[in-house]
Amino acid sequence: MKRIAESTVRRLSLYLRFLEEFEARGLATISSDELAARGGTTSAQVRKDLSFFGSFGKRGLGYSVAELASRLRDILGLGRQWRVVIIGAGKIGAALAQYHGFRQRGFMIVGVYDSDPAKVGKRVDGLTIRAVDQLAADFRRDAVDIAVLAVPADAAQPVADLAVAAGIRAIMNFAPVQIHVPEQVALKTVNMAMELEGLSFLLTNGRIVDN
Amino acid sequence: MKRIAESTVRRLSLYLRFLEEFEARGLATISSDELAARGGTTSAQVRKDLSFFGSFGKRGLGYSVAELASRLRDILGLGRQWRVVIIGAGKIGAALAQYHGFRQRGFMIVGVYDSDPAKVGKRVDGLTIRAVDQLAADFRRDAVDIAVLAVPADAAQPVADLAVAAGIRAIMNFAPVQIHVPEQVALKTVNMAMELEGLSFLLTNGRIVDN
DNA sequence: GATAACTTGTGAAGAAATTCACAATCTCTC
DNA sequence: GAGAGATTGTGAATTTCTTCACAAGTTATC
Repeated sequence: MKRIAESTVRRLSLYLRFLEEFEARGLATISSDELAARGGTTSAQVRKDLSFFGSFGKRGLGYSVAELASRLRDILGLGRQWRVVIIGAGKIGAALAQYHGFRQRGFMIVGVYDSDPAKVGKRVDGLTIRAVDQLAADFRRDAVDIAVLAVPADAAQPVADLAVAAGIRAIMNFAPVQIHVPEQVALKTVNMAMELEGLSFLLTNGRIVDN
Repeated sequence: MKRIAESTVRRLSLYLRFLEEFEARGLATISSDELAARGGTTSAQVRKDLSFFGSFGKRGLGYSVAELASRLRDILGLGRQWRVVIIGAGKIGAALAQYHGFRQRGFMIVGVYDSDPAKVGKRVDGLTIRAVDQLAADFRRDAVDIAVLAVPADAAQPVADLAVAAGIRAIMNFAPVQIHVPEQVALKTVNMAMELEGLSFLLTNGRIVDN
């Protein structure tokens, strides 16, 4: 299989969201053009993105909304439940734990951890906060797939190492630092400071014009 | 001026973070090679990124840590304070309002808004929550630069429209939907569901190998 | 002040992503 | 069942991004 660009995966995710909208509105079929318009891209881009995975449309007609949505769910691996733990029960961690959009999309939060003994034992959204030390012991038992890191900057790497040692396969990092993991571990970082700096750059340099 | 790629801006932001680390460790100069190693990129990439903005190094020697950091701050527009409002005082909004990393980097939170009358008047991190209706009236007075959207999916577009009408120039969107703004308004979206789906894709399709 | 050891800045080459453009195919209508 | 109209799937062209590779400049050493 050919290497798939990250940008392609992001767009697939978007397309799926739009398809669900269209499905809710009762539409049965949709063209690459309509999908592109909704997502701010081009019809050629939509068709190329899909072409990496097969051919799902009918010439002259477009795509069946329900079928394409289902195919995209398969491609994105959303046909199953993913078991997620949140490490760090501070403001961000707690907010994430209580965000029900995750469960809705098949990401089930099965544990919340913190290193602060004062927090251990308290409950967040129906889950009891456990000590980080227990991580390794719990991981296999709970069949954890994904660890969400919501810890302070200086704790991020050590905690990531712990999770990797416990056998985690994917990490989503909200700590404002770059962390390093073995390459067989999937990693995504969301760094809000960096995003804000991106806005700052745009504001400072104006809309950048070619030439 | 040539168009600068978003990926370049993200890397500049990273370089700055590393430079601050190096500065704290008392290093005076650094080579593109060392900077690249820290950031998981190549020295050629570092030099190319910087070359869009000028030439800041000394051949044979490298870069002055302090000077390059200062230049990057200028390029990224971090030499000034940016005035930020957070719209939506739910879990995410409140967590963001209390995150002091922003202030530290020059992003000053000057207002928190919510549409829920029950929340209006309460305080978050020293700021009184105001009604969304007041947005337009407050914007100019408070010289707001950036609006952070932390509202539910269905409120995102209407609230963004409100902010745009009030004259906002940049929006950072945490709502799990795509929003549309006029092209002179800078927009960044952080969609956690989408990031998780990216991980799901990687887990499902394995590390993707070329060919 | 000549030589060796480094390291930048940048055109040119290469790779990757996007867009173009059109043959192939499907539906609908008469 | 033939013709008109629509839309896909995909090689080829184009554009964008990354890497290569090397001349030019700097410092240190003897």
